Amino acid sequence: MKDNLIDARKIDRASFEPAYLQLANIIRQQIGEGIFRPGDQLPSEAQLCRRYGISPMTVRRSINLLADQGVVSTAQGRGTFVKEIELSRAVFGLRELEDLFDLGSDGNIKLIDVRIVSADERTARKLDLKIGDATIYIRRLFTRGGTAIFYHRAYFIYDPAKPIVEAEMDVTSLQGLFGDGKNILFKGGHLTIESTLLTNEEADLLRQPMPAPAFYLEHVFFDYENHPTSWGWFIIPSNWLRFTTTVGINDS
Amino acid sequence: MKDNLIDARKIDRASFEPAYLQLANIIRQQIGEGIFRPGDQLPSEAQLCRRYGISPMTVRRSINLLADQGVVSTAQGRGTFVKEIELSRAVFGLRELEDLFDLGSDGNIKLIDVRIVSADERTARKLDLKIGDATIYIRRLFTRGGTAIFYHRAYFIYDPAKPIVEAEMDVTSLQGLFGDGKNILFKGGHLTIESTLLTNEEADLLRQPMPAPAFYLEHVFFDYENHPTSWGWFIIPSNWLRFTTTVGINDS
DNA sequence: GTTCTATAGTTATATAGGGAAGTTATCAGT
DNA sequence: ACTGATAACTTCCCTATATAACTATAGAAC
Repeated sequence: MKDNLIDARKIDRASFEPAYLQLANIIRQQIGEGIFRPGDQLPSEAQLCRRYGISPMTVRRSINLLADQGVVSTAQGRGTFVKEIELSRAVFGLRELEDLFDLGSDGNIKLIDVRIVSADERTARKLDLKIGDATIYIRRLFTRGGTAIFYHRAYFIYDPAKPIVEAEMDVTSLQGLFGDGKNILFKGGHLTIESTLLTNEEADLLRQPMPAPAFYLEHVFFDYENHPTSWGWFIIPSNWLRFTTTVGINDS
Repeated sequence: MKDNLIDARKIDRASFEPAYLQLANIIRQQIGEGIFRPGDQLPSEAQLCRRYGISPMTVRRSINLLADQGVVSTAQGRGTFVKEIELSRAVFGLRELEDLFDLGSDGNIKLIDVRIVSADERTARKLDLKIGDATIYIRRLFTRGGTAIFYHRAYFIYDPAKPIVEAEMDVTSLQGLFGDGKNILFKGGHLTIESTLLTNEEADLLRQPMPAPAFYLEHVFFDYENHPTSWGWFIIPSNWLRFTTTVGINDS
């Protein structure tokens, strides 16, 4: 178990890429090539220090990075080990949804309806209100190149003191949908994704045949006092959206 | 901008929780309470050192942690800033899918069919084969408490040399579905989620009325030479599964 | 044979600080 | 009024080292 040059990879001190990243990538690459397999123990930190000529803190940072990313796991007193591929670690982002907004500038948000309505049971529950309290209800349709892509409905707590609706109304990016950068109204929220069938109204607006499957994406946002401030949902027909991701090591 | 005690939070050196984690949590909490708002600049690292009486490296580790988690962003020479809430940073895991497996021990996988079939055009394309090449085709149904939960179909490259099927066949955890820990056959894969309608066959097996929406979860796995080894998909009726996640700061 | 102890090896946490690189504001010079 | 140099401040990357906590092993003691 000497520090032989099993492979020639070295840290390039002249590179713009910091040493800790280089080492992390080297290890990730070696795992991807099968040099280290799931369950294998990696060289100890001290060995890596000698092997690559970098200091312990830098090695630690590399290991921590890989551990955070779920590539390896560390056990104090035992060593560092390559993790099994865990399907449950796979995560899906909303990049594909955002792409629906960003592609081209022919996107357009058409406001179908805005009005003040009193909360029904479900809305009251979601927004932590009493049934009958005033809420702002908006419906809008996002189109691109003339075709309807998805449909958004949302309720906001109606507070005459704060005219929040303005900023929420005319936005064209997914980013700006829930805060325009300056006037942040909430500190966080919950998202839920389900698979659903289009209703007649939705199919009509979205020009889809019936029956048609779609994604249902619900959102609830909270202010700094942890009170819900808005609740709504997107309906996106399945032919416009799919989510993709990877697990394990890809593209060595 | 003196180091006044705006709030009383301090590092507890006696705690089992390491200092860098305590500081990261303090800052996250302050963001959650609105003391620091999106766009605000955090105190400089030197100030944090003095304010909390810890060394620069420890402060850096806290900041790095928060930056990795997307809570703050750092700009060399300018400072550290609280990030806007980015909807696009939300990620959905497969925890809910895994829960379908794990809940209780009354789960059961019923093998409907295993046989060798020659690849059609689509299978050949997915597995990087020629049309007509031999593949192993399996169909199975996962049930819990007597009710069918989801349906899984998959193709594996048929290689008489490697009797891989054994391990793939009788598994009860999502973990073990694609590798039983010892015999890892691949280094990574692609996953895709779509919303779809049940076919007649699927609705029949899953005891669902027609039409019914469902999640379509496709998987392709690759070996260490980057060749696909298996391709398949799950069909999960929408009433059994929803994905949830959070954005921003939750539960201060 | 079993239990205890000592030791070596491992990761985890923390300290103290140096040099590089980027940003901003100030101020002198034109 | 504009330009350019300077200085102060910031984050970034890295080194070197110390201590603590945990694990596995070997050997002594019973």
